[in-house]
Amino acid sequence: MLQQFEMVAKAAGDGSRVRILKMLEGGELCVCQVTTVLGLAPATVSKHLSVLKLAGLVLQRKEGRWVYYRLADRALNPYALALLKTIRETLVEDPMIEHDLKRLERLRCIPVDVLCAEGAGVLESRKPEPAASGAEA
Amino acid sequence: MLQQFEMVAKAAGDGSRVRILKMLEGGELCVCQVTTVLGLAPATVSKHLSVLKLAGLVLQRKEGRWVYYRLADRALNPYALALLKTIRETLVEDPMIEHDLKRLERLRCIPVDVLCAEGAGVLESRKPEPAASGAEA
DNA sequence: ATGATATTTCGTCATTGGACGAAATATCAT
DNA sequence: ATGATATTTCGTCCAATGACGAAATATCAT
Repeated sequence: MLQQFEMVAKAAGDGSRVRILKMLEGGELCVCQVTTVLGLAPATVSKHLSVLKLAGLVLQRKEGRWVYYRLADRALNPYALALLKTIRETLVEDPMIEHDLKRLERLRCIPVDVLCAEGAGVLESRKPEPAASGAEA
Repeated sequence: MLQQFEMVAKAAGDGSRVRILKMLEGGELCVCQVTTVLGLAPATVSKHLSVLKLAGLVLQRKEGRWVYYRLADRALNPYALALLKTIRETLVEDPMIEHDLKRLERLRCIPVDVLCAEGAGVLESRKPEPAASGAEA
């Protein structure tokens, strides 16, 4: 019990992981999307997600090559839902979180396969007009 | 903001510190009392308490040689009170916590100066009858 | 002032945690 | 089957953390 609580608190005790949880409040995301927004190495993000999963804070869904994560709804860990509630009700005005969500908003418009193919630059290149350079292939 | 939340979560992400918080739910305690129950070095306990204080989870009161800690009531850290509430509502049946509280119950009957003078052995030596050996002074 | 003692601070050590790149795994397209 | 690629696992590095003893600090009793 104490150990379960500890695991949840530890999982929440990292900025990157809280950012992930806040992102997931808007719905499920695949690893590559999270990776793009956080700007960390895929291996690092994957590790963070596994910590969150082990703590019962998120759930996993595999679809083809992609793995989607979402916030936990059923109570795998008795303390997870309480923490998610606290997080959902707070941190709304944090500049870092706001920035993440803004990036996410644009990211959700791009299909995952396109995102993965073009990398993080997609966000920047699609901000202004459709770009003038000729497309290959 | 995110950093403040992180600090609270990190503070709660340690078993010893959660045990301290649960103990403090029964009212303020001096460092030596906490030290006795946890069975850790005074320096270690002091450090834990300072972490809790920095996170806005506990408050300090100095009385003579002794320093008393209690749960925070006013919101120094916006996330502290929410966490304290969660902790208060849970972990009630954890064996470690129950054991701590049982020890505390007996400890609260002993004046702090006596406790400090005799050390952790007080709890054990006062469990059965008043002991037969003659008292000095 | 001097000594006793509760607490904190400091320095150190072993462990944990977060970051990454490289390799392994799994899945899709061919 | 083969190659491409999304994700995970593994190994490694450095920073942060929890534990302690020793020293510093603060307070009380004398």
